[in-house]
Amino acid sequence: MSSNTPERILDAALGSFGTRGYEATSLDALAGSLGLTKQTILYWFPSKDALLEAVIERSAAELAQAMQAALEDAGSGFERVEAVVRSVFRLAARRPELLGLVRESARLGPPAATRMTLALDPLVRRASDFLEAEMDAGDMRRHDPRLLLLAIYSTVIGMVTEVEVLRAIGEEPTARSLVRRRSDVLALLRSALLTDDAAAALATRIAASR
Amino acid sequence: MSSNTPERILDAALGSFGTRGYEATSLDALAGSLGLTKQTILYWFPSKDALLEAVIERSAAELAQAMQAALEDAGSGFERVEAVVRSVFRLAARRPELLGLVRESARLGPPAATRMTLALDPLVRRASDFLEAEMDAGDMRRHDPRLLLLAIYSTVIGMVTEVEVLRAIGEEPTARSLVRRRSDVLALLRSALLTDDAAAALATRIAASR
DNA sequence: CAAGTTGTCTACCATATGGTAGATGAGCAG
DNA sequence: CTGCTCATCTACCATATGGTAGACAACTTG
Repeated sequence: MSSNTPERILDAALGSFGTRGYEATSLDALAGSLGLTKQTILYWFPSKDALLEAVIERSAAELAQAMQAALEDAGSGFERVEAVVRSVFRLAARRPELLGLVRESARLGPPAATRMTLALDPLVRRASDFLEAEMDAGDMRRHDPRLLLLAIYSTVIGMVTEVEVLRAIGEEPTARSLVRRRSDVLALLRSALLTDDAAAALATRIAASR
Repeated sequence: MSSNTPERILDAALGSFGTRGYEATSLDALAGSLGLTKQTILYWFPSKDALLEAVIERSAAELAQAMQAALEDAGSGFERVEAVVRSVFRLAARRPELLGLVRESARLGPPAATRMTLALDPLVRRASDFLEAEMDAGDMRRHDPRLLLLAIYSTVIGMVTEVEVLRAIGEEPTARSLVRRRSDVLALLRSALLTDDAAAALATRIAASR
């Protein structure tokens, strides 16, 4: 735990922005939760907007790094999709605020959204290229790779952050449920993405590795 | 156009809540856009919360009715999924605020979320039962029907409301793009949901109907 | 020790917000 | 005409909010 003040402020702001939302977070409340006064926050970050900006910057970097790390020792083909999805679900368990902030940034629109998307753009390009290559190789069903990416993004982020919808379908947002949601998403993506040939190949590869 | 005041207020509130968000909408601004004063709004709706409540209630009813209507003359099996998805995309084109409000309600949490989900609960149950029956009949791949529903919800709502993410992947949110997104989602859902047998059967059925 | 520098606080301020109280005028009933 | 209801408005109010100005104490540095 960093006892460094600006870092603590960023942590608390991430938590509140990512769960309660930006507008619903007041500097006074934020400072109160840290045992500080609002003016100390404004000493480190010149305005509320600037604070949001800093939170987004730091969070995007952490996100990008987490995904990058997950891809380091991932296999090839669908296993790479699986690695990314698993890392997102790991984040959902350990740092839910981070994914909450992604949604919140998208909701707030520019300039917050622009900042977040700019920081994640390398990942997006990489993912899009990867999907396209897989399709060219005939391992994945053909789709517009960018729209496919949006669909995957929506599904995964939704499965992970839509707490109220979860409740609406009668599923409590527990850790156990999260694991179930993960395997369900993976199964779904597998059948959605893979061509029949590639699916069969994946199955035999998994069977062999036991 | 209803020149009836409370109705006009509900319309404007739906528009602003569904696009800008609840907190970001002030009664003064809302009234201004209607050529009224805030006090007139508070005459018809005792508080801002009550206004949100009324907006949700009316919108949920309209949503439910639209889906219901789409299902009236829908076929069976996957064609029913298709009918629902098409009706959602039609709403996205004609009444985007409505879908924005669904997201916003989920984001706001109880009691707004509860109100929305309660109103849509019959549809949820019906959809869940339908999916389960299809699985039992061997026409759809086996999944937890409720989680599957959440996945479909997330994907479709995301494809339709995530304007900023759309921009991030380099796709402008035009009407033409919406049509492409719709066919992409449908193709994706078809391969994700249908068993190979059912997919083949659907293909021949479509070919025959030409 | 003297002179900054740094981090935090107290004291304000202007503005915006949701909400209340009461005046005003149009239309309708007797 | 009189009195009443309905719809809207003007005038406020209390509170919360983001932000500014400046005091003050603890460190650092010459």
